[in-house]
Amino acid sequence: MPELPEVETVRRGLAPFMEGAIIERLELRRADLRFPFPAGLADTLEGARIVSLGRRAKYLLIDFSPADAQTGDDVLIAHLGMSGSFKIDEAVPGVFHHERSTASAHDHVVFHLKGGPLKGSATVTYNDPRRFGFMLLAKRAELNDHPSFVGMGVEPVGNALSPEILAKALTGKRTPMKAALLDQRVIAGLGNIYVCEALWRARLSPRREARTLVRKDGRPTKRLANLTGHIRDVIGEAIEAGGSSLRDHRQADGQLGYFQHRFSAYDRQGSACAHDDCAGTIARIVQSGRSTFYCPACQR
DNA sequence: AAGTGAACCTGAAGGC
DNA sequence: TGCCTTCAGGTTCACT
Repeated sequence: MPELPEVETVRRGLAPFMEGAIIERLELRRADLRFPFPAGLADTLEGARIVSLGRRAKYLLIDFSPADAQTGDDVLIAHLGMSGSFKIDEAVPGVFHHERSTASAHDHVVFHLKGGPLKGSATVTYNDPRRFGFMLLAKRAELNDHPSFVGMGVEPVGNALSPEILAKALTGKRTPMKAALLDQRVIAGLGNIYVCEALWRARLSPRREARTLVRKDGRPTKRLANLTGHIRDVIGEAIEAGGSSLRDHRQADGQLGYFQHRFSAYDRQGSACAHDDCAGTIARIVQSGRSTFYCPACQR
């Protein structure tokens, strides 16, 4: 499912149920996802209290303190791959609760929760048909040195992203802008949808060599500064909208995100370019094996 | 070194 | 209906 806005939506959906709760039992229904589960994962998490839910790029970070505080400061790193999702089922005592969601053959991990914000108990189930997702364990203090995060670029939300940072990352790069923005070492969290959308908004061709947006003195061009703003905007708007729901993907509480209704380029090949002053048509091309959607008339 | 393509895996959709 | 091909929001590894 997820690019950064979708993972952030998952984080916000899960946090009210998980933060402060105790993991009574961790149910692993198979031995692996993309990678084998870490040895002793269930033992480490069972009895632990979840302190907070965080996010880095497209990674969900579940921070907890085990009942045995000596071994504390563990973090569960979860990545949703292409098709991962979480769902919540809450059981409140004395309240008739129908509609416990149906089980699926692709429900691979179930967190059985109690306490904290929960009046009764809850389960949080991780479902992932393609199993490109994975879960890893790390120590909180070593998180920045973890292989998943070493060399990772800035977040596109907040103050970290600036035209100067982007200029530095793109200097000398002959790679197309599409590939450059998908590179998590440049900006961490963008994926196929939001790269297409940001380039469309900035009227920049996904085929343009990245280095052409950097001046000879290493300073960002105006167009690069403009792109920076559009990246921040499109990511912010998508988070506000609860992410994009493709192929019936849902937020953790079962609601659909709705940013997909605001796509201007992604998956819109053949339709008219939505820029007022452009008569072009959105095209689909393939770049490094993935679909790119853009308007050849106005994106230069 | 940098850039491209294949691999990982399942399901949905479209063509015939 | 069924069979086949293509494609899907990501990451990583093995090649030029």
